[in-house]
Order: sequence, then structure tokens, then C-alpha cells
Amino acid sequence: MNNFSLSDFDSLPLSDRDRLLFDQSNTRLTVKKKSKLLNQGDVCPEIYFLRSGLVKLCYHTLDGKEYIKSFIKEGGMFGSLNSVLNNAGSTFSAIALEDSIVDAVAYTRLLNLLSKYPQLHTASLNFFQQLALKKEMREYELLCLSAQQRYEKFCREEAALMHRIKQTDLASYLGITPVALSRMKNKSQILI
Amino acid sequence: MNNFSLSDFDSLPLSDRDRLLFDQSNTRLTVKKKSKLLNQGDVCPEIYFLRSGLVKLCYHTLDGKEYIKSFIKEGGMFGSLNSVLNNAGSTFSAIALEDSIVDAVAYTRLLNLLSKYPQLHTASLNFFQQLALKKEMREYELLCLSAQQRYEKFCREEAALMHRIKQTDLASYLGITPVALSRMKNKSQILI
DNA sequence: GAAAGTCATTAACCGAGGTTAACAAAGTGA
DNA sequence: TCACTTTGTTAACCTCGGTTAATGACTTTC
Repeated sequence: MNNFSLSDFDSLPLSDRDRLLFDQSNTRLTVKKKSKLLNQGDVCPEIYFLRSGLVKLCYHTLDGKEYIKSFIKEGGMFGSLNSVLNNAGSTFSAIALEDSIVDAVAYTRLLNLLSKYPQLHTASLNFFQQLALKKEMREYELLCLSAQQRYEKFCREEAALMHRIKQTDLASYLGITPVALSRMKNKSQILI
Repeated sequence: MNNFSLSDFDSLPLSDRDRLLFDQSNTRLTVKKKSKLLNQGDVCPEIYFLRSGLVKLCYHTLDGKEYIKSFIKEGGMFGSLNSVLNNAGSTFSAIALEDSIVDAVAYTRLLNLLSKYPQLHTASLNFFQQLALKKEMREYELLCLSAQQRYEKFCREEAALMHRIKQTDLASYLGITPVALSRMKNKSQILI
């Protein structure tokens, strides 16, 4: 997720005019912890680049449950594929878990640049490839691993995130309840 | 998955030399039901276009269990992202569920064409976008829906596939055991 | 610093799905 | 055709995780 960012654009030899347009079309937002950046159901044609902070992307079901798709750390980016590609409502919400700074860029703006600067093609192709790869990994975990195994994997691979995330949110990411996670931690070898 | 195929190449104004190269680098395989097209763990730098038949993509775990990632119908394509992008072993196997005809093309061949024919860039970008979108949908199902709900969704959306797929394979796709699926069918309103 | 909210833990109970096994039905092959 | 394998069904039992609720430790907020 981190190998395509605004810095790809920063390093581009844009014309002065394009540079100006791009910088202008770039909105920097400062958001408070708990505030919503993106609301499930809304059409949101923007791509967000997270400068600092932490954001969760989550589904909300009719019966009020929340399932976390993924966590976005500083340096990461996100946006609603369904909005951007199909002009439809976002399938998920984005909520800040910490006070955060994000840059929002309209996807059409990116597309404009894409058509003008062929160098970007590789970057965007690369981005979607990596996105597909990442999603494939998540699919694998959800399909093949037990909750316990997913927990242990997360502890290993995202150790740095552990202390920034509420147990409730971790449980929701793993697809279990906070109660189940609490029970599991006791039985597990890997603690905290 | 079906909006990018060899026909994208067929309709391209390739030079005679490129056309020849492309057609030559294109291997048509006829495979028997149950045979393996792609072996989990092997590095496989090819993309497969399924002309006819049915293929399952599946993970095999150490304890001998099989989990089905997805089914590929005629017209669909598949390949190991992990091989093609990272030059690493495939995370899954591909096994024919029916006698099938597939065309195999080396990914490097596609990349060559990509660099020569900018029109293909849009097609390949589009392909990876749709792949990401499809994976996102599957992620949603696995994270948010119960086995019962996934079963009913599959019945609705893939009705045509139902009679071509063994119940064991469907169960494996849903992430449950055949026994559980058999039980579920009884309680469910939607039969067969 | 008291009141109100938020989180993690624990216990009791329940249900969905896993496991094993036995059996029936349907393919498959010499 | 007759054995053999592969599939689907059903039952008995068990485990994991969901649900609810009570409790205590924290933060916030005024």
C-alpha cells in the first residue's frame, strides 16, 4: 500500500501550469480522532493520502455491527474503489483512530495527470497490482486461518500497531468479538 | 474478471512481426478434469486464459485441507500474482474441474507488448482495478457474512455454476465443511 | 474531583459448525 | 456387469466463538 504516494507526483517533471493545478486541487485536512473521513454509502470520488495519524476502514452492517477491513498508517493511502471506478456509494467508512492529517485529491485530477504523464501509468498500475496482492493476502487469512492464527499473525507482523489499536478494533479486524479476543489472549503464548 | 482477455490483444493493431511473436508465444493446452494447471509453491510466470471448461483456484494447508479461492469460468483468466509480480512461488494451485482448454502466455510477453502498445496500458490497468474490486467483494463476504449468508449469495449470483460444482467444492469455497453445507441446505429456504 | 463514558476481563449459557463415522447414491472402470 | 471410488446425507459428540451481563480500571468532561 505504501509504494505509491503523493511523492510519486512530487518527483514528476510537471509543467508549471500542471504543478499549480495539482497543488491547488490538493486539499489538506486535519481531522480529530473518531471523526469520519468517508461515510459508507456516500459517493466519494477522492483519494486520500495519510500524512500522519491512524485510520480504520470499516463496514457497518444493518444490525449495527462493525467489521474492520484494514488499518491505514501514516504514509498509506485509501479511497473507495467502488466510488472511483463505478461512481457508486462507498462500501465502507473511514474513521480516524488518532488525530490525523490527510491530503485529499479528486480521482479525476489523478486521471488527468495520468493521461498527460505516461510515467504515472507505471506507478498507478503498480499501485493497483500491490492493492490486489494485499487483498489476496487478506482473503487468504480470512479463508484459511482460524481467528487464533490471524491474531498471532497480526501480533507478529504488525507489532508496532498493537499498542495504538483498541482491543475492540483489533477484534473487529480479526472478525471476532472483543470478548473472544480477550479469552484468546489468555490461552495464547503470544501476549500483549 | 472478464473485462480483459486475449481479445484485447486480438483487436490490437500489432505489427506483423509482433503478431507473429505473440501468436507463437501463446501455448494452447487441453487439460483433463482433475489435472493441475498450476501447483502451489511453484514459480509460474504465466497468465492463463480459459477458453472452455471450469477451473478452481485453491489453497492447500499443511494438514491437508483445501480452501477454494475462486472458480474460473470459460472466458475468465488467472495467474499467480505472487509469481508474476514478486517472482515468488504461487500461493495457490489451479485444478481443472472439467475438461478445459486454456491459453498460456508468459507475463514478460505481455509486459513487452505493454511497453510497445500504450493502448494496452488502459486494459491492464482496468484489469487490475477490477481484480482489486473483486477481491474486495470477497473480503467483504468472508469478513461480514455468515456461512449461511455466503451460501445464499452464491446461490443467487452464481446460479449457473451450482450444477457444475461438487458440493464438497462449494463448501470449501464457502469456508465450511461439506457436512455443514449439507445440514445448512436443509434449513435454508433456497434449495439446490 | 465527581460523574459519565469507554475498555478490558470474566463467567454462564447457547448455537453454529467441526469431527468422526456409518450408510446410501451415483459415477467410473476393467 | 460387478467391484471400486467418489459423493452426499445423517447422527452423535465436542469445541469455538457469540451473547449477555456484571465488574473494575481507564479516560474524558464539566
